[in-house]
Amino acid sequence: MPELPEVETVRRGLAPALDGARLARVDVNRPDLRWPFPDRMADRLRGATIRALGRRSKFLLLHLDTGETLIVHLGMSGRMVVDDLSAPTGVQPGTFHRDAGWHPQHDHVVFHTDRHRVTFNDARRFGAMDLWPTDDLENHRLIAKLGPEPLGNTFNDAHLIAAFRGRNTPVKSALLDQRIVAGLGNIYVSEALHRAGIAPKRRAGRIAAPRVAALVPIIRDVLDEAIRAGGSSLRDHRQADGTLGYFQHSFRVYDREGRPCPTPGCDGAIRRIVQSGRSSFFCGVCQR
DNA sequence: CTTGGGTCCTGTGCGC
DNA sequence: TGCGCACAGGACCCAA
Repeated sequence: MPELPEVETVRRGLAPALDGARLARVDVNRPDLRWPFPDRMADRLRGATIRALGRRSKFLLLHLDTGETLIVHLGMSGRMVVDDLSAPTGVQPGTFHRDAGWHPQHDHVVFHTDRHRVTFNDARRFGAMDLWPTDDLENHRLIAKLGPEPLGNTFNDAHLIAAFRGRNTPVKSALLDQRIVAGLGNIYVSEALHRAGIAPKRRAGRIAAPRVAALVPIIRDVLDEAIRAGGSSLRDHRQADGTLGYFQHSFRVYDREGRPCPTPGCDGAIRRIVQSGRSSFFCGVCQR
C-alpha cells in the first residue's frame, strides 16, 4: 500500500516509458476497481500522448494532450510495472518480479505504447482511475479536499498548528487525515511520531505548538529519505522496473513490535496498539 | 461540525 | 497438510 514515497517512486519509474509517449492502445480488463471506470475509458485514452507525469498526494496524474488527465490511485495493493518491448529477447525487464506474489488475473489495465507495456495490477481492487479535465483537477472529488503537499511550501508550522487546534482526535488519526496533510499513511505516521517523540494516542489539540512545529521538518525528512530509498517494500510495492525499495530497512518502529527502541539512551521497547482498526507502533518511554 | 466504526477485496502467514 | 483467523501500505460513507 503505497504512501506518498511509494507513489513518487512509481511516478519516477514510469517516466522513461510514459513521459511523452503515445498510448497506442489501452486494455481495460474489467469494468471497475473501487469505482466504475469512466465511460469509454479505453477509447478516450487511445491515441493520446502523455505530456507529463505528475503526482498529487498519493494520486498519480497522467496529463494527456487531449486536455484530460488520467487520475490513478494505487489503493492498498496496486502496482505499475513496465516491460520494455524493445529489449533484447530473453528475460525481459518486468518478468522476474512477477514470480513471487504476482497474480496475473489482477492485471486490470494494460497501457501499450510503441516501445513499452505498462501493467496496472491490483489484487485487492481498492485502487481507482478517473479521467478529468486537466484545467479543473483541483475540483475533482478525490482531490478537492486534500490538504497541502507535505514536501511543498504550504505545509508549514502555521498550517499544522491551526489544523491541530481544538482537535480531540489522537494525533495518529489527525496525521492520517488527508485534509490536514496529504500523503502520509500508516507507516510514515508511526515513523514521524517516533522521531518527534510524540505518543500516537496524544490528542492533536493538546500538543504544545513548538512540538507540533517540530513535526513539520520531521515529516519532510522521513518522506524525503523514503523517496531517496525508492520507497518501502513490504508485500506489494515495487519500483516500476520491479526492483525493491529499501526504506523498510530504515524503519525505527513500524512492524518492529518487541524490538528495542532505537532512540539513543532510551531503554524502551517498541509496542503495537490498534487505533481505529490500524496498527500503531511506538515507544512508550520516549514518546509522550 | 467532529469522531468512530464498518466496509470494500484478495492474499499471506500464523497457530492449532 | 488443512483450516480458520488476523492482518495488510487506503479512504469513503454513515451514524451518533
